Amino acid sequence: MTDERPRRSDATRAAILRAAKERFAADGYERATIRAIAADAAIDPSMVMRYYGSKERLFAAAAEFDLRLPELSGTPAAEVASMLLTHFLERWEDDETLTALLRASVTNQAAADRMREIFTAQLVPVVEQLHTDQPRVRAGLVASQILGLALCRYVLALAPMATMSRPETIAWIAPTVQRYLLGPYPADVTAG
Amino acid sequence: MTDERPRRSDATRAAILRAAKERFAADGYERATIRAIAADAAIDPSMVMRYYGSKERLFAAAAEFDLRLPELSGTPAAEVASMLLTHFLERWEDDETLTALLRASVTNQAAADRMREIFTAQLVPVVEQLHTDQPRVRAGLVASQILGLALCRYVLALAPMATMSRPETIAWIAPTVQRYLLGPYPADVTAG
DNA sequence: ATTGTTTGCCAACACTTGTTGGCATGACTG
DNA sequence: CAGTCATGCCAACAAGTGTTGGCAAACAAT
Repeated sequence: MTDERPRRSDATRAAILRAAKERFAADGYERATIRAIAADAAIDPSMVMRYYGSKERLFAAAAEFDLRLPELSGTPAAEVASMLLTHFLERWEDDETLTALLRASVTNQAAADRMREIFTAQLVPVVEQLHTDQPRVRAGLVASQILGLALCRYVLALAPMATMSRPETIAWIAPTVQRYLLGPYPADVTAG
Repeated sequence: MTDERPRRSDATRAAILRAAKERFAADGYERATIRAIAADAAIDPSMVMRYYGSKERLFAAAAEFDLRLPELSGTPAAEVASMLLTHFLERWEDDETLTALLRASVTNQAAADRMREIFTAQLVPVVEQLHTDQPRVRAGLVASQILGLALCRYVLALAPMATMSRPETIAWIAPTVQRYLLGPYPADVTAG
């Protein structure tokens, strides 16, 4: 059923998708126009509609993303956070889809849904492997720090965070992630 | 020079500004239309133009914001982070300007500039009062965690972070902010 | 060679956007 | 009271948006 032979237009489809990811990453959902995407792909705007149906569905296709998180069960407990953080930074820098998703998710409902889905469907299971209490809360905390870092570093270009070297960034932030993942529940909370 | 008598249109001006903050906070810069803002303020769209000149300048006026950060010199060192964090959460929830700024800063250049300016001009000085090394780096780290928290909690509505009680949120995140503010430089960095 | 299908472009649509000029009504000033 | 200015609305513009239908050329199949 799904094994369709390669079409002659596959290259065009791919060019559109690549241009879409770039534009969505650079401009966000509303400012990235179909005309601009089509121009980048050196194609007519109507082609985008024919192959992807609508701007909404084009974005859905462009925002498909796999974090490719590593198995953490094999790594020593003390290195879990820095490994995870390193992976995130790499993933963020070599695939603009995440930036596109972040930029769009702030104004676009579907993008926000996708962002939530990625973190709950991909990050939560990894945290669950660590066999801690409240894995979903811990995953949420990790998400808050990582998304905040990405926001400052890649989107806002906030001075010190955007220019900080990767080792220094990891040295500063890994302890935070480590505590969110494996640290004890704060006393105030378990008490109340 | 600047002491102009109150005009009869001051109420309208205020209504426009209030509606603008709401719309920019809810929809971001591009999706918040002048027509919608005018409708909320129950006046004609052309009034918005007359009183604020352009959409860009309307946003500039709506994004004026004072964090009203407290003096930290008087508070005990151990409570500096939770005090700062509490203040941020309160400020974020009782004034939608910050959400407007966050939503807009992801796609709008001027908004991003304003966001950077707020953090460098208002947060950095407070951190400097603590007399630590590298106050700007520390302020950037604090910003990354606080903006990430706000993003997950108020904009994306990421499940655990959006529903977590304020005390629990503070209990989890204050230690992070505390370390960013007053913790020692990570060994890996001072070594390298 | 003659179909039929795919790939692509052009032109246009319906709509929304920010923005502008003119015209009325009301409120103050002399 | 006459005149000036502020306040507000209406209508319209020019530009840009997503989206659609039709038509020409290139390809595939018979």
